[in-house]
Amino acid sequence: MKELASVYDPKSVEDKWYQYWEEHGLFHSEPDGREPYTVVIPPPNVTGVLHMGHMLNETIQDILVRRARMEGKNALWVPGTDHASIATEAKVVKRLQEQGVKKSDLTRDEFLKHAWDWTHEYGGIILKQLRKVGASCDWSRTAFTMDETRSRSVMRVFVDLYNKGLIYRGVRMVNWDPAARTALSDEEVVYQEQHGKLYYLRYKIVGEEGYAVVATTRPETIMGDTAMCINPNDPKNQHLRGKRVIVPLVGREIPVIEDDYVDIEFGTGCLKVTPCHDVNDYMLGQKHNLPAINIFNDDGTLSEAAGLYVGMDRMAVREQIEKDLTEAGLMEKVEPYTNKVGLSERTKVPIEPKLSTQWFLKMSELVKPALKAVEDGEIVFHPAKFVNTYRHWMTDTKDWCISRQLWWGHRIPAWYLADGTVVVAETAEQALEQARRVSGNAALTADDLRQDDDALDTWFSSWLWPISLFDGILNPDNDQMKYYYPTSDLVTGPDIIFFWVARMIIAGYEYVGRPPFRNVYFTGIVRDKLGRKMSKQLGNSPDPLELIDHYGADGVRMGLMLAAPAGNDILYDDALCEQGRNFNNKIWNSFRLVKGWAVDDALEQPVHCGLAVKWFQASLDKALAEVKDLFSKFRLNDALMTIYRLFWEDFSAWYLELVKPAYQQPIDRATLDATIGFFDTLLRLLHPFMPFITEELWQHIGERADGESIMTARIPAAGEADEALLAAMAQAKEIVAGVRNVRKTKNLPPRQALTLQIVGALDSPCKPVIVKMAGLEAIEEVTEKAGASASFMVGTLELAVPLGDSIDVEAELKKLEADLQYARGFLATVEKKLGNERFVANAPEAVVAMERKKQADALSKIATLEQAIAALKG
RNA sequence: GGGCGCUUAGCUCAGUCGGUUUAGAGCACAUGCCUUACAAGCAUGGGGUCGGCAGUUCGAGCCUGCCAGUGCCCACCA
Repeated sequence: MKELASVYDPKSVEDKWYQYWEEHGLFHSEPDGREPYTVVIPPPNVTGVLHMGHMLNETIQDILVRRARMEGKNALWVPGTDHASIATEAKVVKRLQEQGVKKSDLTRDEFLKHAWDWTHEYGGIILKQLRKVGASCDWSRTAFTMDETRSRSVMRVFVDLYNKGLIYRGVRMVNWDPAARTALSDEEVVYQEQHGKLYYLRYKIVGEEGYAVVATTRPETIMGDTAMCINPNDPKNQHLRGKRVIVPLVGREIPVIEDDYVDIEFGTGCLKVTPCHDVNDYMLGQKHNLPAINIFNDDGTLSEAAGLYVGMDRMAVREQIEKDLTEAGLMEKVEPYTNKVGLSERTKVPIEPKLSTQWFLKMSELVKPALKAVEDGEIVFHPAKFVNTYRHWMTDTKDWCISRQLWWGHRIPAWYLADGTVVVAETAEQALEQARRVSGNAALTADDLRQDDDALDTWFSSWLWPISLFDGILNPDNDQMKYYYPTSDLVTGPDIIFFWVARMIIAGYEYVGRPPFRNVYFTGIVRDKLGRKMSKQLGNSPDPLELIDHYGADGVRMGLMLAAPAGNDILYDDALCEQGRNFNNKIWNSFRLVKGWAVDDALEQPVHCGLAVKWFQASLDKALAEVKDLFSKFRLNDALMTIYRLFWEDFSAWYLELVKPAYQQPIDRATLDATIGFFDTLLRLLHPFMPFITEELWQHIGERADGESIMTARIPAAGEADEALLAAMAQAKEIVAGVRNVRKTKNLPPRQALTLQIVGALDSPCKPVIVKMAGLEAIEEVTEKAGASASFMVGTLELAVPLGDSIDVEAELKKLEADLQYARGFLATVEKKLGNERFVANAPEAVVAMERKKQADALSKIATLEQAIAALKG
């Protein structure tokens, strides 16, 4: 094999191996006798492009899926995309606008054609990008929330819930997005603190001098006022009881009503009531039978009903009316005021409460089994703190507004007859049939039915995702469903815990009677290193594909994972990817080293090599067990760090350095075989995190058949680790570090062979390790060390490196005295404990014995140090 | 306004049932090394009293209370 470059080049291998995996069908899964392991992707928006959040999320899913596969499970990761009703429609509208086309100029079908074109044009992009990340999705199963199976599933569920009386149509105050011109669910409204003004407006009291003053943040709504409200218990406003007042500028007379809803302390205690444009005012209007005047058009401009400012935007009206009121002397004062304004999650414009006819899903009963499942631990959240958030939302769930005044999405399967009769059915044909039956008019034709214009909330299809992906709505008992459902783990962000996670759980219990998944792993948000959320405006959001280009997919995956405990936000810094890239390079070079060894079958295995092999096997066994445990707890970053240190410290810095033959010398067969075996296992452990480099090297270290892959190799089970050997080696490492420290502080050349004196005896199998790694000529066990030497302690053991005349007595004394001081301080803390009668009486025996051992060790250490100091001085 | 979480080294985080050191890791830092796998490297080293106060206990980073700071979720105060 030709000389390998000293730097790993990800570009030369990544695409090659991804293609290999795909061509050999290694991502594909079909039900069989093995234990299933299933993950469904949180479907990204069909028109989306990969961002750092995806990068993190998909990496985690891939790690879980690859690990499960290598544990011998039948692992399946189902990919797909979401039609993202409102987001996609907004994009299409915007693009059409750029081409000079208004949505309102198009028919529904014309608009949908544009939307589908857009979907086909951009729909595959993010799925292609996932391949660059290394995602091991079963692409043959790629689904779309608006493909046929998923659409029919949505229709089936809608009709079913309607027939159960859980879906109803009604007039309610809803959140209206004037930019998208659609209703939104409560979850799609985000509240944001905004610095605004509080306006004090004068309402002339009818029949007397003077004004009643109302404080409001929305003076532009006065045209919709139909009452003023005071609290009947408000002493300062008693004089207004039973009066009528005149709406400023408008000149209309309205009554003063009384309700204890009004907060006496706020503003003047007078509230203007605008039943059409505020939820509370709507409630008051209902209660007191007030007329309602809707002064807004759907796009947030003032309607004819307003009478004034007709056609102007609500925000412009607010500015204008402030001026007009002031000029008319009807503005008492204006104060700066900070309040929370509800914004559309999608378009970011302020929500307008609006009375309208919408479709709703009753939640109160559906929620119950879903809440119980999480509380009882049938579904486990990682980290557990999100159970609280979940419980809170699930215990007071309002009905879900599921209709949207959009075209891109699942059209609501409700049809209306001219007389207002509603029929709900899965298809137009069934609707017609039903309409004939209901009306008793067999002559009805499709033209007599008008389908509801609205589309369903996007989440009304994604809440079925784990079921509908396996066709479990339409064919509940099919083989795929039986095998893959419930899925194993869901990986998603906590920001969609209500939008999606909670609703999937609800659907799981309602439609399958079982949970949709067993574990939910909540990722954190990727932020920049200053802790700011990544955003296009700040320009602090790197493009994952550029990072992959720069550091390699494995490097970026590793960098993100190092910093990402479940549920913690991650502060992204390029340095993380650098660390990942450097680790790739380390692995690469370790491979180059081993690959370069020539074997000599006639060679006996040297003692230190046999020892090294046994010791590393013990380290590996320990790490295998630890990693397994960490995976079971979803502590992936800790698992990665464990493997990282195993590879870099134990394997590269100690094991390889130990067994490495001298320059151009051959290695014995036993050690070489063991080393390659270790390398193989290490690659398997690393593969879920770094799929590309591990495949590349794994293919090199053995003869592989075509189609064979590390992907389907097994991660070995941990054997019993030899703890005694691990302890002996830990001590040996400390001794070696001590000698190296002497070399460094005494400026001794690295190659100068030294003698190490051990005062007393060292009972350890690792002496050959010490000799080799510390660069020793010999180890001597002596009763008294040579006078001129640099000494140090490991535990209670005193060691010394004789240095002849070059010893700096002053410096040596200083060091020994520092050690002595530390030992005495330590002894003091131990003796304080042991001197405490109650400690000796109450603490468990083992703890007391431990303290006594510490005491004895400290005393022995102090004695040794004192002698050493005396000897130096003497 | 209500609820939940967090605060341990310069940074990001571990720290299990309160009991093995005077608290660990990675990164960063300092110093010395171009030592034939790797300078994207090797070796060595410095660095925190665990947000503050009080309490429980033989013993507290860990349990309790109060305070401070910080983050998130929920909520109709105009």
